[in-house]
Amino acid sequence: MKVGYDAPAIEKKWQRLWEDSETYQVSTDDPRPKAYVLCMYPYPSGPAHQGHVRNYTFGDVNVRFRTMNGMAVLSPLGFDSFGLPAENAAIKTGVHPRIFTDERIAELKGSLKRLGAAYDWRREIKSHDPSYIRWSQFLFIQLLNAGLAYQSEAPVNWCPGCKTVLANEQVLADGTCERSGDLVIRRNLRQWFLRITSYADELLDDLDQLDWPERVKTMQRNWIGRSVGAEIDLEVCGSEAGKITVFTTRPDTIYGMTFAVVAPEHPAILALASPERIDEVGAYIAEVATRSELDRVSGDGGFKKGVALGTFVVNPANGQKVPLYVAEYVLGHYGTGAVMGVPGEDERDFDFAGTHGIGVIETVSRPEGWPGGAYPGDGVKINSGFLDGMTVQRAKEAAITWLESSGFGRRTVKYRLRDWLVSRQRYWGCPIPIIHCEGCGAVPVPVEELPVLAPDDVEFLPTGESPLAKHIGFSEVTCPSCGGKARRETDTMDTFVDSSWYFLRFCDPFAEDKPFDMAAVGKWMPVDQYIGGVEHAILHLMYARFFTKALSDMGLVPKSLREPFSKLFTQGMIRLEGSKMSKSKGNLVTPQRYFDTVGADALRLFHFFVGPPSDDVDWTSQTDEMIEGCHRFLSRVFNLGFQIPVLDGADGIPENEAVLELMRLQDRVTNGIERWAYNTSVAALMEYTNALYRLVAAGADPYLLEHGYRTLLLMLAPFTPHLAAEVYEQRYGRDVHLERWPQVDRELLQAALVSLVVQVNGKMREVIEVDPKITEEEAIQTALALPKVASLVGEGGPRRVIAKLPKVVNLLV
RNA sequence: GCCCGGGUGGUGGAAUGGUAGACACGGAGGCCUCAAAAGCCUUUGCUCGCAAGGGCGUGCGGGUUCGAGUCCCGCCCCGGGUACCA
Repeated sequence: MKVGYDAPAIEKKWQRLWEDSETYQVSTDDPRPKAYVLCMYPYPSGPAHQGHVRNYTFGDVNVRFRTMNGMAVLSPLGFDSFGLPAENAAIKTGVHPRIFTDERIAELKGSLKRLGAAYDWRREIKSHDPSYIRWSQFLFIQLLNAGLAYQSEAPVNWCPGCKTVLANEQVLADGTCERSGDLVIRRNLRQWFLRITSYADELLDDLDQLDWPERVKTMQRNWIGRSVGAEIDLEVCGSEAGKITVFTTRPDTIYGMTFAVVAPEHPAILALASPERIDEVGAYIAEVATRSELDRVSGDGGFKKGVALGTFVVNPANGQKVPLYVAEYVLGHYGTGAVMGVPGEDERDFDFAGTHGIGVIETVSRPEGWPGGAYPGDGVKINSGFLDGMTVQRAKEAAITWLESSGFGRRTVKYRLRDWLVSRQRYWGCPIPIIHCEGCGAVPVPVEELPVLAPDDVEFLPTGESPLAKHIGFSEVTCPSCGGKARRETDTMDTFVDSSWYFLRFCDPFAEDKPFDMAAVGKWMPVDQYIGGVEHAILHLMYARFFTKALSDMGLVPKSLREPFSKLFTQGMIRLEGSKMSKSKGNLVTPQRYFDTVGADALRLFHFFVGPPSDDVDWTSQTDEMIEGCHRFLSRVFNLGFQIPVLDGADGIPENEAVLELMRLQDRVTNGIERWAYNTSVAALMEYTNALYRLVAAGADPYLLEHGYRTLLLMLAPFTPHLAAEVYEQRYGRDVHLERWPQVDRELLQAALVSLVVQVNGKMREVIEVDPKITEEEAIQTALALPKVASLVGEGGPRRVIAKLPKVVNLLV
């Protein structure tokens, strides 16, 4: 009796067997060549969604394919289990974040197992696990000791009504508190920073050696934003402040300075204002402070707000006095918080000058037809004293040389990248292991006392304030250094800290006396293939790179390990009818319904087949039909087995065109995997199956059919692991996932006849099968022997022949 | 605004400068069936033609080339990132 393809039953059977399987468990002393394949560990939000399916099936095909190619593949997974949603749920429902999170993890893990993804679950990591918290805190202290962590004042969103800090998401678009409706203001709070900027140059330069999408590298380069220029000291007249320093990437334009501007946050701002203007300036600054940064930056377009300080600065190049302003278009946190105003060559300065009636001096000759306004491009210097006649590039150098020799300024490099603010006024995060003592300052908690764990007996109230700050038992402590009364740090770390080293812990998650074993990290790192969403292109990937470099310098990982992820692949997003699919929009199409009907293999196959893995997928009304199609294909594969008897040995296979056709398709499957074009691999697998059906119908050699079907099952193993395992076991009593990936016979392929296109005047007219070593003379003769070609070429023969053998001959008449 | 991607049948998409539309979805017709579902077969870019066969076709306009979806120049549209970073 013929049994149909019952995917859910087959899949559940194999998933039970895989629970105890050691196939994807590896150890540090594994003799096979290593491969570390890692998918970004997920935030546990409940059962898997299609985005997870896409991410983790792509990872899985990598793991299974490499394993079949004889490698020891490290394939771990864990959960990024700290974060705001669990805390918000606690406020709403009263359920403790740990209970909430553990439930979500169980759900997500369940659906990943249901998907059939292969992991070494012994290595599972959870960010909120005390054994992980301990080492996150340990690493924070190491960074502190290395001078890479420090405290500083930084602005936060402060709600005067709730008397607490708000996350950005809690501030509404109009700048009010989502809870109390009060106007949120920016207020400075003492917070912890990690000194990522000291690695700015290396983070920038090392991008060149990474095999990452160019797009991601570009985003990181822009984020770091390295700018080479000069600082120029300007003498201020009419105030006691003395001088200000401006930063510019265009020191060549110094003769075009017709004003100067300082940011409202400039520390010396009030000292810079003239006594008559000080009230107005103070009012302006106060007004700016009430507005959010977003509001300040958006909206105004060309109109640039600001007020004159009533004082002047001296242009060091020509001794002329120009007015000084405060304006919000100059940012306090970038450069020196002050700029020289050069309306001739800078668009923003041009707008400001126009608004405030300031003159313009052009210092670069304009190209013909330039419509007016600021000109930021190249050209010859004019109106610029000793710089006249130089190109912009040369003048920049000359200006810097002059600034340095005259003492008015110096060559400087500035970065857009800012230090990483890691303090979060939250409960559900990794506590920062610090004790504040009046006498001793910030003292790290002794390593043997780690981990510092947040107490469970806290109240989750909708105030927005961290429950830890109010917990006396937690916050009131004695100083580990002097034994005096002290206060525990109640802020927790940004969850990006947890994800900045989890890939290292995966190498050796069993270590109890250290975050990871040096030798294990040396064995497995760097990650050979990292897979995740492009939404992490900047923050996570930059922070993880920073951690790796810092830990390398601190000697915690091998000195030679400077980059964590050699290759990166970013898979496309899932959209629903054009918009982003997300839980908050309530428009998720869950995988579970497919698991229950067509099965995980069919859903996996759909994700491979729908298009290039890097492209977005639009989930439409037709998607279900395509998934049905994938299921139909798998049924065809399953049923084909009943028509092909199992035979021993493959000696009887004749060398004919059918063998070659199958081998070419086989080659395309492998090729698709290697170049991240799984959609073409699946297309080749479908053609392969169609070819076998045709061969069965044509009564082909049984040994050829047997060999072809066996090869098909082997090739399906990474894509649809359950189906392949089931049929392979039934036929051969062996585990398909322990078999070797099928190899093609290159010599046979290369010796086979190929298609030669015959063109006349560049138009395709005939296709003929020829020996790949055909000579030009033979090709022309064969082509001309074709009646159609002969009649098109006519009596005189071709005027000229272009031959790219063995692909094409083009006869020109 | 700037920086990346990308525009190919009704749809998803394929195509190292060399047969455009592989493979699939959907559609049409047929076989099987009392009927349906499932399955199988044929067909399916547009167009002229009874046919054989021809012409046109990869967002638009130019160019390079024997030959361009692919390379170059200039536009248009869509998606993403970033946003007063001096």
